[in-house]
Amino acid sequence: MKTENRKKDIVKKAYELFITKGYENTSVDDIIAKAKIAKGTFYYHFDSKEQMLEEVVNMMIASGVERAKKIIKQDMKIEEKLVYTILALRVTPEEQSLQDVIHEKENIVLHKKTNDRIIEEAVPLLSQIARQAKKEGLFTCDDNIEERVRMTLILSNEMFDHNETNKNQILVFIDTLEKIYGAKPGSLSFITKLIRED
Amino acid sequence: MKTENRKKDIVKKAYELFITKGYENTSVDDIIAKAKIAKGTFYYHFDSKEQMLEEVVNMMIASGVERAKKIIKQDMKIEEKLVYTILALRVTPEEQSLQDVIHEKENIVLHKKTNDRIIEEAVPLLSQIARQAKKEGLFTCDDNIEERVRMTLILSNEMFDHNETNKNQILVFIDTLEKIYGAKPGSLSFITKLIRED
Amino acid sequence: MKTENRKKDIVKKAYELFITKGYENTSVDDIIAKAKIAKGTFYYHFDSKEQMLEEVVNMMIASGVERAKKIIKQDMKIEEKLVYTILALRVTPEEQSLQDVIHEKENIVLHKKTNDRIIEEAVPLLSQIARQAKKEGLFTCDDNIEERVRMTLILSNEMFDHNETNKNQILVFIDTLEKIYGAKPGSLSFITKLIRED
Amino acid sequence: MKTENRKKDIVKKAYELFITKGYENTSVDDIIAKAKIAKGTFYYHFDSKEQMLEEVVNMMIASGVERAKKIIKQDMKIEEKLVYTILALRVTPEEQSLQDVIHEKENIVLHKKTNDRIIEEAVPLLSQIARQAKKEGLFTCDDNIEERVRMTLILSNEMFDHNETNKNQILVFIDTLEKIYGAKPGSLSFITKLIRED
DNA sequence: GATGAATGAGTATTCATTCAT
DNA sequence: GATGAATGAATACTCATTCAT
Repeated sequence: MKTENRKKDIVKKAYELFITKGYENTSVDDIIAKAKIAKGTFYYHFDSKEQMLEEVVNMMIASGVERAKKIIKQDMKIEEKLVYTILALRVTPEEQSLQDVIHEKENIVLHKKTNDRIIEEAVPLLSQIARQAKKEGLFTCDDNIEERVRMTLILSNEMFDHNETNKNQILVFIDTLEKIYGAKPGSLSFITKLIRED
Repeated sequence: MKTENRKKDIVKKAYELFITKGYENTSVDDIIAKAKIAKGTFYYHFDSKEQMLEEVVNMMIASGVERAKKIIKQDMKIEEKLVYTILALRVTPEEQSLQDVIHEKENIVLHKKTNDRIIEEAVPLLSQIARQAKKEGLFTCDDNIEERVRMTLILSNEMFDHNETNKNQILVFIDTLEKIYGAKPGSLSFITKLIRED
Repeated sequence: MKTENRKKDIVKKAYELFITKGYENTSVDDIIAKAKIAKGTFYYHFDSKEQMLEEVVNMMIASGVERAKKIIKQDMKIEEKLVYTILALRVTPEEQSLQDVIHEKENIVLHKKTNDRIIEEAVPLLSQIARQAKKEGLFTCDDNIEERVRMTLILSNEMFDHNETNKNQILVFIDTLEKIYGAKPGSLSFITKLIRED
Repeated sequence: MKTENRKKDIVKKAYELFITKGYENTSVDDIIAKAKIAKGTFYYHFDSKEQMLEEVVNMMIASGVERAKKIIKQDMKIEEKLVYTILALRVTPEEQSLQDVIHEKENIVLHKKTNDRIIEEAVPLLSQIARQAKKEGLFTCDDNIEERVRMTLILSNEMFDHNETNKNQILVFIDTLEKIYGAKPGSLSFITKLIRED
């Protein structure tokens, strides 16, 4: 048990370095310096630097899903639930540069693996919510819920990853969202308040 | 003139390597081997490996814009023009992994620079088309044309970069496009034929 | 302890190469070949080639000072003590070309650092001796002992660094020394025996 | 003739770079950039970078000797003539770092060559003056004039190369000079005025 | 006389990984 | 479980020199 914690500590330190400096630019030496362990200790716990990346990715996904599940349990309007869940699943601002790292690895196998896993975890959660919204008559789109959810995720990721969102962009984004789900005009405009405009 | 061609040849070879192996995994040695030049020749023409990346990016953007401009001049239905232009500006399938490279560089400055330049070049071209479509009554959306175009680009990039598009996704994509621009339902469904389903 | 010796061994090898071929002309490859270690081992122990130069310089200064201190403890005529100490502090004939290396580095910071350190260490030691000689009435110069010692060091360094000393030069040198310190004519002529004429 | 001037121009540019950045740190590219000539032009006029160094050294020595000869012709007190000549032969403050360059080259052949040539040129000129001073009864030293002159040169070089001369050092220096030549105490104290104290 | 494109041997440094203790 | 000394392949970049035009 204690050993397990030791390992998690090291992963946390690696995580911090990865999001700060990027994966490629973080050396094993950096990690052991920050974790205050010896080189051998690193390789006792982890097979390679690459495996460490996987552990870090796992950690991130797990925390996102955890945040999302908490929200789903909460008592709030269904549209809000959907939006908050999307936001919960997004990589947090600090985690963002790690996103780049994941894209980066020409090792596309890993890249797809992590990316797919996020979608894999997120789409079902969100679809469940969207379906209920349909049942309640809030959403009037056809049945391709999963695809619509997927597109929603793509859009929200791309739009807010790169921090250059202005007011009109947000308006168009909301308009698009409402249309994707067939929601009543204005029913999602509360999103405006959630996003800082630059 | 001849020298200029020589240089372009080297850029082309580098380009081929970058999209095959990725930027980080292509060494200068790889490039000079493929271009059959000496180390010094590389550094005579290019200041650094990073500068070579910029040259490659320029080459890509230039060719995309060129393709797009040709299409705009052509005589075709306005909706088709819009869609074909978007497709022309997309990085071609082979260029795709280079996309990763651009994301990758923790050197976000460069990343943004190239990304912005694509948007910079594409948004005006497309907006021009979209506005005409509005004038002709084909599009009925409000006036945030640039933002709508921008969102369109994001969506199309993300959806078709990662080659996992199925039929339903395409249907939803088309549906979304039509709604973003306020086009008549079905008016963009010709897109289906343009995209290979996997 | 053992590791410390290993490191010292490498420094010694580097030292031998530096004085043989000069600093600039000794590559890290040369050093690791001579020390029979791997490239990584070099950089495990030393941050850079430049840092290695500092280690070598330290080694030289330390050994000179050590030689000097031994002499001071010995029981001999005071004039002899002064002269022997000066000779002990000089870089040894083999160390001579390293002197050039130190001069060379346009990195004047380092140059001054090492040079100052030699003076810093040597002047006090020698002044102490010279003062005692004054007290005993052997030297009759005024009180600018430190400056006189400093000048003595400069002269001896320059004269015997470049190996082109003939008999008359030595005679003049001795004459000058005696006059600098106000010593009795002939009292330092024993120096003649210490220096090989070319 | 014109070509000869062209060549001299390039040498002058090289000279400026050598004293600014040092010989090793000046690349042929630097020189041709500053001289605004092509690579081929450099190698048309000079066999190698090393040969260029020789040309630069020649230039320096020539200008020093020229300065010295002018002074000798002038009408002034004999002691002054000696001192001014020494100062004229010293590398000028800006030329100083080139001095380091000359020392540097492990290519000791060249090093000695240039150094010897300075002495070679300077010692006769100065000895001539010193002999006359003896004849006039101003100097009372024995006959090793050349050696005394040589020592004088060494001392003045070393003392004023490194710019850390204080008042006492100058006093001791003058005292030593007077004693080396057997000049009357105080007869050389005018030197004080010539040297800026730091 | 002058050009500048091409050369390739040489250099310092990085870093993931291994393994004896 | 943990250590840290040792490894060596890989990498980007420099620069004096050559030579066809």
